[in-house]
Amino acid sequence: MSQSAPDSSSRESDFPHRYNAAAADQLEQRWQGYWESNQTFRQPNPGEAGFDASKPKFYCLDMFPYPSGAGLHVGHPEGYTATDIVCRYKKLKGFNVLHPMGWDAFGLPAEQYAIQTGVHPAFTTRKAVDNFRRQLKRFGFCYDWSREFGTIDEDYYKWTQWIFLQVYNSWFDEEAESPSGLSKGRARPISDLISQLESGAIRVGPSGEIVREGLSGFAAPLEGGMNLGRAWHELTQEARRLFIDNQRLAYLGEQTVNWCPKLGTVLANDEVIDGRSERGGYPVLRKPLKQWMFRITSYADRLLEQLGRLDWPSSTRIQQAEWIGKSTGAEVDFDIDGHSLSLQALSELKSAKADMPLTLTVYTTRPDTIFGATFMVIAPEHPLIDHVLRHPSSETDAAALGAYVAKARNTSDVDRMEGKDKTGVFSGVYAINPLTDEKIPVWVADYVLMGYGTGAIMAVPAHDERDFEFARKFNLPIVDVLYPRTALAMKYFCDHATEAEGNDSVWQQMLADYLGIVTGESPDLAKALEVVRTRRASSGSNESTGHIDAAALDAIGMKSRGAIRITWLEAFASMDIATLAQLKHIFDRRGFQSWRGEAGIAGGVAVHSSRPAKGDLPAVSLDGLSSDDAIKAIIAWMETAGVGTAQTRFKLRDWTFSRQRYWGEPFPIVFDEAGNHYPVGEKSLPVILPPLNDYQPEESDDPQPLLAKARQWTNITAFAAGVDPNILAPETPVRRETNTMPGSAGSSWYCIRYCDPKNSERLVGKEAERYWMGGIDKRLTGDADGEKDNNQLGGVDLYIGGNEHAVGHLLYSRFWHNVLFDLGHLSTPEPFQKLFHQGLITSFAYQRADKTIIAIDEVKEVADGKFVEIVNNQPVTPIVTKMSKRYKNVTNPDDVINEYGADTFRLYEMYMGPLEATKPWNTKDIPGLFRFLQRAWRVLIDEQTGQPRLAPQESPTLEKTLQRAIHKAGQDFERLSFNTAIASMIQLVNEAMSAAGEKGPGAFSKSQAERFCIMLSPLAPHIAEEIWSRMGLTQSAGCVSTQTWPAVDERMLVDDAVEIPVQVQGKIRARLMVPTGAEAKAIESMALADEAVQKAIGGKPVKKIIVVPGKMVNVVV
RNA sequence: GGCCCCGUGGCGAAAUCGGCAGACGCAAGGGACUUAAAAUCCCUUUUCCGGAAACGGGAGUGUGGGUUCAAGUCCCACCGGGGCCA
Repeated sequence: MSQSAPDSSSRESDFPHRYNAAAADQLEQRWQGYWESNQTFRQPNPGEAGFDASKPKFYCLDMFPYPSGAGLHVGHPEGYTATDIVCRYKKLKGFNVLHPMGWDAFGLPAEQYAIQTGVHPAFTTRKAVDNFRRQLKRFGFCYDWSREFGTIDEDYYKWTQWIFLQVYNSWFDEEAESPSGLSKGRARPISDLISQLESGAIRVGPSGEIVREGLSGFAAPLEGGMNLGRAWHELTQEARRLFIDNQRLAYLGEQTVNWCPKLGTVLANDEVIDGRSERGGYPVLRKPLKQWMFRITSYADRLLEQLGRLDWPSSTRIQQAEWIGKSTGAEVDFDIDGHSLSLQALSELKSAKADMPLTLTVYTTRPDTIFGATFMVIAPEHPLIDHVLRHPSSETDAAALGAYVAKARNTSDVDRMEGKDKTGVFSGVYAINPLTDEKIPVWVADYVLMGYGTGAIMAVPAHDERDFEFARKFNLPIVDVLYPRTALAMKYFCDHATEAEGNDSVWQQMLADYLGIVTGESPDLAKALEVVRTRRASSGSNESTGHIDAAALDAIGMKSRGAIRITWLEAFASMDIATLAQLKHIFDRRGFQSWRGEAGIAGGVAVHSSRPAKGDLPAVSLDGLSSDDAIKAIIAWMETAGVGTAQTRFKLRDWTFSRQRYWGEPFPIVFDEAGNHYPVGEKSLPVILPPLNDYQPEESDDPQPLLAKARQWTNITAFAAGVDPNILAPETPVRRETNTMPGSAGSSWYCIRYCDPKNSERLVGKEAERYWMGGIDKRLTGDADGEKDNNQLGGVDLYIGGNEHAVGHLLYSRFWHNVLFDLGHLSTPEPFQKLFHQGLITSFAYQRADKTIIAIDEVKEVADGKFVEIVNNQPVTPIVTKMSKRYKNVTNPDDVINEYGADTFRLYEMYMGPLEATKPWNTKDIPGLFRFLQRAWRVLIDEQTGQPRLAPQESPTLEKTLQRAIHKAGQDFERLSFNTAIASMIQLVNEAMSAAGEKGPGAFSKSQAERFCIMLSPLAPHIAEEIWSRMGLTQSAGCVSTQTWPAVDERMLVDDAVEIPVQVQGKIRARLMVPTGAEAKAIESMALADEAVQKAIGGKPVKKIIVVPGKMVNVVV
């Protein structure tokens, strides 16, 4: 940094007590030492000495950082300063404040470093943590450091493992009521399931599902002699194990991973380019791997429902809701046309089990469009294809089909979805559309995925973009079944125009008028046509007026606004349709979408969607219905006809929890030789991550996590691992799980641990957890808390962090919290009641003419605002972009603190703009805040003597400004609007400075100075402490951080009279001084008496006068 | 590609519930103090027109529409920038 502090060259000897960089540095470190040695911000828990139960609580949490080797960047302290200000403010307001900090310390960079250097990741990480801690302390943040921990601490990850075991030992009981009383379904211990199985209340269904006795749907005897599932005692040991394992909330699932044998590691999708590793270019294999999964899908509905009760940014709630992706639709069976199968295929299919009936089942969210389903598409992996390939029918091109399927199987899902050009092969098989009874072809295409839904779709090309493209490419029929209002009107006009109206010279004018009316106010189609006819009859011309005749519209009670037909005429011109007959033909063959060349997905009402009664089946017609109504109607019909049922689905997938990495929490799980898994007993936790001799991955064709290199650790006995001898004999040789948990494991529950971080008995003390999280659990609170706002789910009172965690961390935390709540370990279902995202801090850089970005040190300013590249003098333009090492526009907080002090840094970041906004770092702006602190200092401290400057008498005008500033600051702190709070304090100090002058007694009285210090202390705590102490108050009353926020006299906030503007026709013509609280009538007559107002009215009749008391007057003439 | 957010002076911004657009800071220009500089203080600073000036008048919150007595704020469309997800 080349710039020096503004007063570095001043004669320090003249002002030995000036607030400058050196003074700031010295006093800041002194106060940081004071807070630490006095434990000013240590917050005792309920039951501990010094805890004041009479105070309300405030739990404020920052998203804890990953301690990277590079240290803090300026983005970190943005959110941290915000929470610090709020916490200091809340403390002054008399709250017990929980404000902790810690480290999200497992992570890939340290592991990568270990692979390169052999240094244990723990060593690297601890060093980085020490640096982060030092940097954070230098900001003067009021964290309760006694609660600090890292996710890599053994006594922390012991409980991470414990939580895993809780989830592992649980199942989701759909029928149980949740303890919040808000929804159905909750996690329960596996032992509950076993006792219900043993008692016979639950039986095991044919495909391993839970069957409950006495529940409708299962009570009726099923066909084929199936009973109500098998009883527990009828099952073999192996079948029982299988059943239980399939019910667990943590289960082993198979996932395909990108395994690179040469690198000995699993790669993320974006690390694989064309089947080779991005790093090194080695071959990558797609291998199935057994991984631990969390059944988060069981909680999908609940996570969605409770989202609405959280005080979160709406964008984040929307993102989570979309991620959960609840959709309601229908599962529909399409019969396969037996005649299109070869005889062998048919008999093979018939003899196959019930899981391969002669139907194709599809899931659709738009069953209302089924009349437009003109073909079907199945995934290349669909089981039907095997049969067809073995026994091709006359229409099957078996060679092409086989080749296509083989190719698709070797392409990843991502590539298949991205493939722009649609590919596919006709299978030779037909299905029957159950609504139209038409034979429709079944195609195979890779844009349908087997893993998603049923692996088969009904294609509605007129109303789905991908289906449309596919139909276009392979020349399949496209049939409209949905029209927006305009298309509907066009069709109506085609059908109802008289011969004269259909005349080549008239119809476009006429239709344009018609559409204008129809789309403008959405009246009845027939009525609108009448209006057009009336209008034309009266005007008797073809002239385009641009607007629909207002009188004609008034006649039927409609407004003319927005009814512009020029737009429509232009549209027709580009349509390339000469005659109305041509247009009519398009509609008659149901080909509007096809002719438009685009799928109609915007919605509208159903058309061409009806069928008559046939046999036992009633008739059904969707024509004219909106999508919502049409969906209800068609599902009702399908259920009657037995071809489909209503279905709710979620986009949310189960959470893959295994990582093939070393630097993470080990799973408390072992496997026997048969591959069955067993939990490590709680007493043997934590399962400690063993050190390795070296961290080089081993080359192998089998996916092998790095941790498997710890052979002695991995291969042990059940006894040594701590497995319950009742489950597994102690001497049984077992192998430990060598995958580790992902980074999101530790961060999914850290907010809980802070309540009671040293607890060795439980993951958190019950009382501490309930106090800080604001428990709502009825099991704990009883009915006594019935008055509590039951819209609140409890949790952290304020959680601030970046929005990049909107769906990952924030969803996973909610899931764990809900499970632990269900199991009775926590008192709230949700972890974070209020969430806030701080904005990104960007920086300036320069762009060349070709849009490439150039580092800031390769640019010089040649004139004001003109910049050129140094090497070639080419002009470059300043732009705002992310901070990046490449552009050399990264700011290191340490440098700024050295130059101005932490107080200035804090103020600057908070003054940049709204907390949530993205805003550019501008070094030039920092001195403004430094100067503000200097003025605040100078108005209160004599720069020669260092003694306080206090006015013997209190100035009433300054008192008013002070109280208003206190009021404004308090309000602004509550709503996290720090920039405006600072502005009001600057105003106050400027006013005081003008009043005080440079010498002599100051402007503030002692009481005013005290209140000013308290008000300033959340923002700039060090300087506030220093001034406070120079007034001799620290000794007598304790430091400023422990004071009480000053009270505000409401009467000081209102003036006796206010100046309000008087508008005539919305333009300001005069200003009036009116007494506060004056009656509207009085203000009105004052306004009308005003000369300028009368002049503006100019004798015209006054229609209406709007008076907003205390704000303004508007005269309408 | 989908979703979300944001476009206000030379710059960062303010306007909290639809009611005086530009608070506050930066930068710039002018002045005071000073041998000089720094620091500090004072003044000007959205723009156009008229005026010597005081002042008066018009326009103005990305663009085009709409709702309203009144729109930076609400609605629709478009343009531009950014973020997140894929």
